[in-house]
Amino acid sequence: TAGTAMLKKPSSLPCGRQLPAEGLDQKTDAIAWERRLTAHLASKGLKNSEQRLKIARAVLGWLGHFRIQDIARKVQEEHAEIGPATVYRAVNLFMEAGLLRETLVGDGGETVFEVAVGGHHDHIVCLDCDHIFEFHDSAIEELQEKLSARLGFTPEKHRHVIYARCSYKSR
Amino acid sequence: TAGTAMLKKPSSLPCGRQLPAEGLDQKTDAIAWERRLTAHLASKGLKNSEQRLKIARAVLGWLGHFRIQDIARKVQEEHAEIGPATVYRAVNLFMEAGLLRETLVGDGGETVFEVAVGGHHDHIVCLDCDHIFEFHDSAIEELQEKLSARLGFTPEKHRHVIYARCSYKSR
DNA sequence: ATGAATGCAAAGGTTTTGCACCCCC
DNA sequence: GGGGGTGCAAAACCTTTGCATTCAT
Repeated sequence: TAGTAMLKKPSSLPCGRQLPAEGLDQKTDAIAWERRLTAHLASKGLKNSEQRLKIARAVLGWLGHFRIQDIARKVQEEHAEIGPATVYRAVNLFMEAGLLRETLVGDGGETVFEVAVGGHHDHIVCLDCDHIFEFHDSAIEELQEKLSARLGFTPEKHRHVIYARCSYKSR
Repeated sequence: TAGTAMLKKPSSLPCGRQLPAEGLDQKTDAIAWERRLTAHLASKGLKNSEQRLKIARAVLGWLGHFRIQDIARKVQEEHAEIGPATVYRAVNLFMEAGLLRETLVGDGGETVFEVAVGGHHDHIVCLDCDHIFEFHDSAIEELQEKLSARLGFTPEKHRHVIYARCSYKSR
């Protein structure tokens, strides 16, 4: 297979804040992600087309979270011959394969996606610098479990988004 | 002003579970809600039209959470002369007035609305009976505050949805 | 070869907008 | 009377679907 895509993420934010060092090697992630895709296709008797690869690269190359239409537009720009229908079909495939994660962000609450790499996490959306941070707080997770049980539910998954302001911008 | 709308909510769920008694008088809520609407319109120099009132009643009469299109359809059925455009304009107005709350629910993650009555709460979406329950857990809220502070953010609001199954359906 | 995938265009659905007419204040 | 509101229809978008063609295996 051709070259290798990168998971590009900014190392510092608009607000000047430095991102904590990520424990994951992004290039390695991208390679692993493509391998997972290949494996999924093989296991389902699906095909590894040129277009799907290009769309996969567009997804992996996207910085941060995206909506399908963002990818559709980007692919359209980079590869005029690939139509929106193909992008939608591919992204939906990636989703079903568990290679993308649906996430609840955006002040308006639109659903956006992120490349599924690493474990579960929730999000802090910064209302000042518009960046999306990830967090995982096991104490909160635990309270959710207890709460659900107390109310008679078996929790399956959750979405938790905190909208906040980074102190940097305001001075 | 004419008759009084009611905030109708089911008192028992499809799964047979009883809803906890609500502390709020629903009729009182509806009256207060309409009053808030009137006040908002007056303060902004906007007008109190027949259509807006009908749409407001449709919203207040809706059981639980809804999407704009649900209201658009309902209004269309009850008042054929009111077109979708008017409904969209009205509901968006209600939102800007803070009379509706955007909520993040639906397994697919669609954004739905609820009548803004009572204080802040989060949601448990039941994957078995499809009902949306409300919860408020101050311990979780507190942890969110601490987490945000620790990361250097000032939290402003949040959305927290737990997707779970009620034990009732599964036997 | 053979089933899957693509491209194109058309259809479907939701939401917005433009504009003439109407009505609340 | 005047500025907001409404209705209608058209437009904008996003997303899905049908079908003939092309491609991967």
